[in-house]
Amino acid sequence: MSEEGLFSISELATMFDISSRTIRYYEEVGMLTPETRDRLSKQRSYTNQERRRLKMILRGKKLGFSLQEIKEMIEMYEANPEGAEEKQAIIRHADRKIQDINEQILQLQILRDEIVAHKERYIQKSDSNEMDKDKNKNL
Amino acid sequence: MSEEGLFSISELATMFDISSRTIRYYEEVGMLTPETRDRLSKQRSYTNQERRRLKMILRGKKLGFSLQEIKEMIEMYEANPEGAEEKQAIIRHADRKIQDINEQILQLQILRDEIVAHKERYIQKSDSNEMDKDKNKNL
DNA sequence: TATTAAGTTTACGAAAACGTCAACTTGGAG
DNA sequence: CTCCAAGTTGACGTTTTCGTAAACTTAATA
Repeated sequence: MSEEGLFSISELATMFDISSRTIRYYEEVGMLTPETRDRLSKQRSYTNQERRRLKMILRGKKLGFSLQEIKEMIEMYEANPEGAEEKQAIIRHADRKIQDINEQILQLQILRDEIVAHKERYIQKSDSNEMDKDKNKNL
Repeated sequence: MSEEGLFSISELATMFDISSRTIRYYEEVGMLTPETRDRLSKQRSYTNQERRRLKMILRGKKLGFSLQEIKEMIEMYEANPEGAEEKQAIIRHADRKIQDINEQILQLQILRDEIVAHKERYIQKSDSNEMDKDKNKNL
């Protein structure tokens, strides 16, 4: 066990069920920088900070965002701006993201409701016996 | 103007702000079949049915689904099964999709709330004057 | 009718997001 | 010390989702 809170690349890989190659790729495109490279072994090791970053990346992917979008969101998250203008810019960026996500949630709700409706109509058309045994399961 | 409800490929393209190539590609992979090909001009024309299909495809894309996933959903939508088993299979498929979407909505809500929280903390840290002029804008 | 605009097929190209293979170094078990 | 698993850096391959160009046909407009 490493000294509490340091992970090897394969530890992270199995932990999140991805490949080491994927992790190196995220580094390659500048989304995951393991500052702690053993300078003689050249081996990467990751702190909890980077583990959380990876988690964010994978969640973003599951939600359908591109790596570029995720990168921007993370940068927004970890920004440490100077002037008030930069701060305002970041806040505006956050607002845009929030609006985007709200819109996305709305669209997903519409899609879900359509599928639910379709399913209901489908059950109606179905052999009218043995239904109503699993209704109101969704939402 | 075509006879009410028939669109050319470029009409659809400009209508949805995509390229004709994209539409042909969707046909190429079997997601959008303009049955109405003029057999001497070979030109594609699309009915409202296909316009709606294209709309579904594009909405799915905006939500981060792959074309393959969208294809499956559309097939589920337009399926016309025979036996009761097939019907049950489709209903189960719908249920899985609904669960997936619910999960996705949940994750998006969590992400949004995180961003909102981050923004709030950010505003606190910010120059403490001239704030509270646009709070409670989201949700 | 003579251009010109739009449509068609075929083919090659490209970016994103990795997979895979090679050739090499390193670190730990025996 | 030896040996194998694990890690490293390239480099090339692959799939998805179209873009772009060529070569040609059809439609529309002056």
